[in-house]
Amino acid sequence: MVDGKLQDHSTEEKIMDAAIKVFTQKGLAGARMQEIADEAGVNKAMVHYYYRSKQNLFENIFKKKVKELFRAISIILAADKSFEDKVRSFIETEIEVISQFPTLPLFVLNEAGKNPAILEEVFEEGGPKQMIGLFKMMVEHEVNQGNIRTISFEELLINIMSLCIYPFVARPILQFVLDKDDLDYKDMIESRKQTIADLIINDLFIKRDQ
Amino acid sequence: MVDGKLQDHSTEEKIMDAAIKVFTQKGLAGARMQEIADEAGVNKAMVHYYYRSKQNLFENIFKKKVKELFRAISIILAADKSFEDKVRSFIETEIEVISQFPTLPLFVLNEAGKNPAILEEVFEEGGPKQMIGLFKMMVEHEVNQGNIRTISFEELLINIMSLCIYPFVARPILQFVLDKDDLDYKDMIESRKQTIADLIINDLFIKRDQ
DNA sequence: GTCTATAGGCGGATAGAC
DNA sequence: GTCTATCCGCCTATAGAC
Repeated sequence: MVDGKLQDHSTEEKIMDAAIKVFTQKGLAGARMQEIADEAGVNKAMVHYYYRSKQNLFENIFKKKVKELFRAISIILAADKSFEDKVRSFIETEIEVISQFPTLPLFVLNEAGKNPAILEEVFEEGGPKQMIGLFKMMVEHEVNQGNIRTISFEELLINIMSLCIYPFVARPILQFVLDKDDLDYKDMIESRKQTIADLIINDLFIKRDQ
Repeated sequence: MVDGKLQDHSTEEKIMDAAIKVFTQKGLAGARMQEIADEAGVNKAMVHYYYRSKQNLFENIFKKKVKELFRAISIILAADKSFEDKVRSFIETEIEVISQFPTLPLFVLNEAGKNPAILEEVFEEGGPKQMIGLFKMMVEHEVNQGNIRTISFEELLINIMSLCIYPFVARPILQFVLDKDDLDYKDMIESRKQTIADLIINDLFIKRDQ
């Protein structure tokens, strides 16, 4: 922070990385400042020195991570592609982003569920809400043009999100009941990029309402 | 417990009900024995008197709830119905059961994620694994008969679970970004009984593999 | 069975030397 | 900036009177 020299990881960054790991694994209530310090290889007092309080550090991380989750998606939707390609990219990117950090969705959903008020701060600065608006316009345009069957943007959005995200959220339980090791599970998720997209797309282009 | 007289709620039951409420809202780490006692309207010492320790009370509840979630489904699958009707009943029942206790899925998924070892105890006594086996046989039979397109039972199971459960898990965040009040959200979920079933069924009966 | 009181330890936060 | 030592409140659990 002080000078311009390249440091692999400043203390501040080491603490942030460690805190992300511990908070996403244990949650706000389950995390311990001592564990964050140990994970970062620094003294517990340093954690307070840089981030003041546990609550403050947590909110810091929560906001940062929610924004990351939505950023990639926004870029896809704004791209110059056909509707079908956007939907396929949407799904593929969503799965790829989450694969980088598979514990993130459960972390975010869980903490948002325990303290919904925190969402209001995070969703101020346009990001997610803007993405939703963009998606809504796209879908309604396609429906009005008769390119896809009649469907609300909400239904489509929830279907896509459900199919992409749930396998990460339910991973331990699914892996257990389906007797899959880590590699099998990764392969399964990888293959879903294709199958989810096919499921969604086929549904959209089929005539259902007479 | 002692005599046969009907009591609306014995102390033991009041504590259990209170503990379910607090644990499902706050999680294991976030729950407080004092809060459970207050919620039950009894003294904190009584909670320990009946259930010994926090950990013990928690595991008690966790196991009980996981079994409840799978019981209804097992009954559906064993019923004497066509495959399509079973799938439709499966979806409808799953949504209805969870609607009775909407915070349950996130609770179970979250705690299973934090301590996967707990699953091994719960899934001993046949229930869930048996249900999976039944479902697997059903799907493979339909595929072999050529009644539905080629699909693995795992893919189908995960798709159905995802579409049914995710809206409950992500409720706070979805309700927020979609600007829905509680009633709107309930209506939306209710309508999904039909739309999810249509999506799944249409996919199964379509020829995709040439 | 139900209560009060308290033990005992953990964990967040800070003071203060270096 | 980094460390050690310590404060203090909170929370689980139990002892013991009634």
